[in-house]
Amino acid sequence: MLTRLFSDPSLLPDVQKYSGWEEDSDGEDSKVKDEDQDTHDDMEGSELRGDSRTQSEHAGEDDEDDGVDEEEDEDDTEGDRPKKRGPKKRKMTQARIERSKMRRVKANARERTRMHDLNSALDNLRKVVPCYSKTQKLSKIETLRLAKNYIWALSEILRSGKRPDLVSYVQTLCKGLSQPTTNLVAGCLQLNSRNFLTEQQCQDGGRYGSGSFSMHSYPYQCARLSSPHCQPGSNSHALRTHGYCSAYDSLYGGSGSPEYNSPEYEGPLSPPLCINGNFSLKHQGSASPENDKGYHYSMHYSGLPGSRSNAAHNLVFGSSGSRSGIHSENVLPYHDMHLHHERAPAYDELNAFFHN
DNA sequence: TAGGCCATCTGGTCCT
DNA sequence: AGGACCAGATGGCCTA
Repeated sequence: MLTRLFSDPSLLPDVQKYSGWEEDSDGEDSKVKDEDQDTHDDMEGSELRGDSRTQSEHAGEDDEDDGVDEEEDEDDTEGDRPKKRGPKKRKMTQARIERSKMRRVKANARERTRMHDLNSALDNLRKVVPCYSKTQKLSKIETLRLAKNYIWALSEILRSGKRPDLVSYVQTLCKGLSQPTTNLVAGCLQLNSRNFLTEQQCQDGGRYGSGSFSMHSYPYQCARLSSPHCQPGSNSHALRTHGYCSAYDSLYGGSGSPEYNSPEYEGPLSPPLCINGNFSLKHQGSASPENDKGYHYSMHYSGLPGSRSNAAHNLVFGSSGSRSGIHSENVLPYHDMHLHHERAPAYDELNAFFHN
């Protein structure tokens, strides 16, 4: 691997950074590269180099702040290469190496925790976007894309107060998604793939372009629906196989609703949306703190259809939200909508709007 | 087997 | 100094 990278000059600086060679003094890098025959990974390699160096240092000194060191000599023998400016690197004594190792270990642990938290949040996000499945998770990037599209679609529904047609709804959800994910989403929404494909290809040269709400701000290339999942009737297969739920069905009472109770599905469903624009959640009533912890935000925007007290709140974009005000890349702060218990003052107005 | 996805390690940067 | 965040690198796993 390193050999391959070394042969690519464009990659070399990063490789040097990654390998920690900047820890070595001038001119040492190439020596290490050439002479280091062991097959340890980068961290171990650098540590080994540091250890061997400090062993020689320990012979005559015990203070890590001592002045002249061997590195100066090596600089002198280097010849044509200019001396390094700036503060000299402090020598790596055994104590400093140990401290550095400990810092690195702690930093790694923190980074792991951070990434686990991030993944946990992503899992929570997967549960509230359409097509949630425990058995076949959406990838991270697809989850984010779908969530963005979902927010956009919901905001458009709220803005217009009208029920979008199925094709437009799916088009919105699938914008920018990979073809497999598009297929899955479309399958979840029980869309006839041939109709979808035909309509898409007729629209704006294959790009998303029309519908009951505008897609003009989305220049994404449309994804084709050609997999078996998307063949007519394949949605049922998808539901049976993967336990997907259909957000559109729950939204608008499609025929696939009975399959909501797929045995493979155990978690809360993606939040369906009532026709009046409010969320309604088919929450599975778990009272366990674990579930509450994981899904509590889902309940915040959930509610029984028609229940004013449980409908969506903190909808900052409201009825005044215009197309120009809601951009695909900077929609409302999602966590605000989920995590805040306070009900936004705009809620009553919104609800009244949709009940008019 | 190639490519996608993911977890992890790592060093750099910014902030407190 | 230390923590948070980020991006690059790497290797493992899985699937078409």
